[in-house]
Amino acid sequence: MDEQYAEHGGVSAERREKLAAWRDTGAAYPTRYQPRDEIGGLRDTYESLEPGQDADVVHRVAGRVIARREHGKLTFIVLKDMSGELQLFCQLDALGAELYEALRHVDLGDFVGAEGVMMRTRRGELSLRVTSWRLLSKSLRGMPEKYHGLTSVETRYRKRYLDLAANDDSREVFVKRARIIAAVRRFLDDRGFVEVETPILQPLYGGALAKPFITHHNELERDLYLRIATELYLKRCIIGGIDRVYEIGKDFRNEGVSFKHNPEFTMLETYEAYVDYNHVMTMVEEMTAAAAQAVGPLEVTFRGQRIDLTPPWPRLTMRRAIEAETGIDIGADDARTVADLQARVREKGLEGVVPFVPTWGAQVDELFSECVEPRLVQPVFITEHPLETSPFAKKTPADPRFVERFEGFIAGMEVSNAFSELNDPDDQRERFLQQMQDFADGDESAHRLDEDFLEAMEHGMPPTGGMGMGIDRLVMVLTGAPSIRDVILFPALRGQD
RNA sequence: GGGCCGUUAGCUUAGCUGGUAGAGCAGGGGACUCUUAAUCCCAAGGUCGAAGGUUCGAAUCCUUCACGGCCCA
Repeated sequence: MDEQYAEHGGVSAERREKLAAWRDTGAAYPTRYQPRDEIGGLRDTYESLEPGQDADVVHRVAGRVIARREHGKLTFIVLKDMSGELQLFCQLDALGAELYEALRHVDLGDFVGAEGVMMRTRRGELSLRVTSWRLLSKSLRGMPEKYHGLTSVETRYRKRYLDLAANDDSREVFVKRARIIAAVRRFLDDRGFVEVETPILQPLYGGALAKPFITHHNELERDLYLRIATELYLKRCIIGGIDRVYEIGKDFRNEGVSFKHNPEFTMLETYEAYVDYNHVMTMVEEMTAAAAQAVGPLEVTFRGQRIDLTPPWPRLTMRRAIEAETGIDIGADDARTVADLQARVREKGLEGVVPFVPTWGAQVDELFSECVEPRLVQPVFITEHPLETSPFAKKTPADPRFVERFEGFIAGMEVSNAFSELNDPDDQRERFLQQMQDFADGDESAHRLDEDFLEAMEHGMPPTGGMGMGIDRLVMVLTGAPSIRDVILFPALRGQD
């Protein structure tokens, strides 16, 4: 039976034979190894054990074999579980001929359970003096080399299990990711937010400006969209009286892939009734700091840059930010139309840097993206965006061309995005109609009109501060991971056929 | 979508202006009762990402494609 698999590349014929012999014992692939101690806990407990000294309590440990050093009648095996590594001190005298001889068939990558007392070798290595052991699972393929580990970027993404097994740094990122998300939940729960779950399969996508994935429900005989945001459903919760609500989950955007974009990514959205975007800004600073402190200091290093996340962060209008970097005042009388604005771009010699687009709001966005965004290394809130690119935000009272919105930038990346939410249903309808026009004009990312959502808003929605945060990007910053693929366990890659 | 770079044994890699692939680790055999990138001896392991082309001869030069990375859009 084993022969038919032996041809597979990478599967060792010798290991196949060892597995066959193990099966013949009738005890292959046991279901459990209990009780057992975590290696990390044992290391703590026996920290003060002196070289040459033995303890007297019998312990059992289990893990993957990551090193083996054979010395005739003495064999050292290094076992690794999630909490750490421990050397097994295996002597012929202590194990007996049969158990000791069987050790010779243990390969790197196998899972082994061992029993004995803790000791420290004369050279000072904390070890388990093994009196009994058994094989728990067999590795038929060789594991990555112990010294260099697995460095091939592609293999690390495609076979993440090997990356996790071979590279402690990689595993640490995902442990930190879990702690960061837990800290965010704790932060919001402590403030009385209610976590909810809203549809991922939606009859009409919305809440952001992005292209969707389309799928199909056979029984309902209709196409459905994978959500691009949770916004419109969470606002329905606000309308229904859940005054503080949030969701953490996957969004899906059918767009390009880059070091900061993956087609599916984890988004946090929060909505709080009776507050405006200024209140939300303060919350974002505090929440980011709380998440950072869950995994390390407030000062982090990202792509070689030192970043200080200590609140408060500077707040700068988009108008002033663009003016400071380019000298162009987008609020001035000579920049009121897209043609005027493009003329100003030419005057500054930036026409090679900033692509020209058809509308004023989109042109402002391009100007900002090209000339300002990459320079926002330290945390900063950019406020008051153009109306056209913000169909769910309230206009600023002073100038209806702009809205009460902010984006939080860290390390040149947009990490958060928030508004004083539009709650005037007539204004919202007008925004939708403008978006429909943009879609008709060829903007595939334009928002669709959502009559069901408008109906909800027509029942009355309180003033609300809403916020979205890219959790993957936050994790990148807090762990120093240079690519979003380093913080997503199984990132999207092209097929290999 | 464009530019540049990369793809050689399970892993990490060497291979110059073209002469037919070399190592370390892992795996196999042997020695060794305190090693920890253990050491020592022996043997084995390759469709050089894929397909074409140039050539007496291609891992190497050319073309196309696939996949990945970086930069740009």
